[in-house]
Amino acid sequence: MDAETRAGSDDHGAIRLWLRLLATERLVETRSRRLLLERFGTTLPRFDLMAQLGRFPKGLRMSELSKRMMVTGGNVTGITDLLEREGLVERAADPDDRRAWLVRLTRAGRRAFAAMAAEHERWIVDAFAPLTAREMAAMAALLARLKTHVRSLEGQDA
Amino acid sequence: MDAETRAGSDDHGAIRLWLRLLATERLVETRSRRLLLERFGTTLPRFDLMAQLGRFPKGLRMSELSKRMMVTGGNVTGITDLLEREGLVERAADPDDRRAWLVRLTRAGRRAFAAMAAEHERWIVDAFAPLTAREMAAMAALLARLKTHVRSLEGQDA
DNA sequence: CGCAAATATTTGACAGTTAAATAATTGATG
DNA sequence: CATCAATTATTTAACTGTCAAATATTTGCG
Repeated sequence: MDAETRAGSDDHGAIRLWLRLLATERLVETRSRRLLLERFGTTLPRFDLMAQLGRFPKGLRMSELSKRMMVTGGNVTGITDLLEREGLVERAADPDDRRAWLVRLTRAGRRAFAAMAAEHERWIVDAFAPLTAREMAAMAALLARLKTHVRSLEGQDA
Repeated sequence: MDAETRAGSDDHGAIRLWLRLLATERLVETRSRRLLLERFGTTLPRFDLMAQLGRFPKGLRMSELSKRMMVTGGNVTGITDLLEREGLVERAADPDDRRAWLVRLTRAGRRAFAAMAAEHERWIVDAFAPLTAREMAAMAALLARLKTHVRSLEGQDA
């Protein structure tokens, strides 16, 4: 097989893998979205924000939420507004920087999140059930390399 | 190690893998989005719709687009409206079913898509460059099993 | 100190995105 | 053939998300 043909099939492999990765991710995400709505009347971004706060009882700044959730600051403002309106989250002044807020779960927010997190974990475990621990580890390792590489690409031409 | 501990660490493995899959997918997607905007002044949903049509010169129904793009029908209506306004896509009556439209690329749409597709393929190949062909095949196989399984889960309680 | 640059958040405009409701058409069944 | 459930597309309302501009505060430099 010559170089051109080989390159050609490699390319196809990358595209096909990317489309499959995308489809699988979207399938799991759509399922989570639907279950969150049906079971808890909430949405994935709201759950995601609460999940971040769940790991930081002292609260997180908007900018930290933005980084962790991989979305823009304006988006975090909007989702926080909604959760605050629902009484699940509260903004507190950051004593170290008056520009910033510390967002944290309220008592009701902690209760609601605990229930959701337990079920959500079960959904994910169920979704990944066909893979063995070894296969999961292998896939995680490949994804780690991919992630690092794409991040380095972003550094170059972002 | 007892059953509970083992289950516990398995669960953690599934969650961690899912978060990594999600993060990696989002990284590549965000990069594609940015490049499409910078290089062609377009968006990922528009490109995605055009890519589907690129493979079907005779056109696709809105419902087929919806299924292939894994988004809702309302969404397809909106994106098609925009692309039609931009002259890249056209709606034609489906002779077999008066409820349906056949959406297809215009001449300008085909030209624009060809340019974008070539570059897009290069971005993806670059992103996946650190993986060998064997690793890509292994990952694709695992994803295929995952996809099949999650689809079967959807069948049960959707 | 004083001021320019950097940082944190908010706002507004626009594009996706979904779920649910509506309207038109089709096709199967009695 | 009449009816009626399923299918196809659209619309609407609420939400998610981006970007760019505006505001408030802090930081650091001269």
